Amino acid sequence: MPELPEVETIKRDLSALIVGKKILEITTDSPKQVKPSLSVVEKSIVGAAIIKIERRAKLLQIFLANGQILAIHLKLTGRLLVRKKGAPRDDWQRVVISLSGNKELRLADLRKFGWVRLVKDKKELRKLLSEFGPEPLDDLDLKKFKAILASSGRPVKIVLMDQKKISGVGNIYANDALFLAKIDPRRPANKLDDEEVKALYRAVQKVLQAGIKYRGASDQYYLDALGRKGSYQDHFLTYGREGEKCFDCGGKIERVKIGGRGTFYCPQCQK
DNA sequence: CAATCAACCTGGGTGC
DNA sequence: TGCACCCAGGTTGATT
Repeated sequence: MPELPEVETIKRDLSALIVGKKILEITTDSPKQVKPSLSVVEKSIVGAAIIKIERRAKLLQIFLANGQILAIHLKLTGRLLVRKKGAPRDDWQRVVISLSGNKELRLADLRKFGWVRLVKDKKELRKLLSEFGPEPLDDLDLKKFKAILASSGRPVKIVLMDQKKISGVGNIYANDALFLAKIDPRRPANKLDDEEVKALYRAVQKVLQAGIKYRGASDQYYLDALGRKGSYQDHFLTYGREGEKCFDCGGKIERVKIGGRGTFYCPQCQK
């Protein structure tokens, strides 16, 4: 599922592949995924050139020369693919944006949770982005991180994944970061001591940087903009490893539910 | 206000 | 083999 490293990888791919192209057409057979509506989006973007791509949290932004922005969220199973015009239809292809240079930008999305949204100007974009907490690899320092954890008695894993508090961390990287920091994911966030907070801070950065280095985790659905898999799944520490051996102590990785989500951890190592 | 939980969807897996 | 059922999880929005 696309989290910070996956979306960052796509952002970098798109920056190389489609900046400078002009939008020629947008079509969809899943109109609910285009907001506010296909016709409004069509009127606003056709004819406009793409000038840059940005990422904030798990949200991609395609900036257009006319001052408008296309914001794209991939949610659980979204893929953003750059294909040659006329290339075979992709699995679960939902939205196609035709570009100059005989290219197409396609949103493919099994579960149809992802969306493409027209943002009218920078002001509206600022409002949209203001909901997100700091970026863990950018403007989240240890002091801020400490304050965020201290502000909630909820399980630390839930706080890590709360986009209003911290941007970009989803289920995969939250599990692995907590393993590296040797912290039980159910611990109340405000009950960690200073040393644990520091270890978790470093662990979050470490797993996200590893995720980017390996171009994301292709556990089930994730592919980069050219349809290639990432390889972070070959380096999972806990995620999806229920019943397998802990890399540290050799004990069994267990699975529990926290906040309704699958959570993997080593009961021996994580206290 | 914070916490909880269903809803949004589809397809893969499971158990009978 | 067929079929009902459950489950996956990012985010929103309703409810407690």
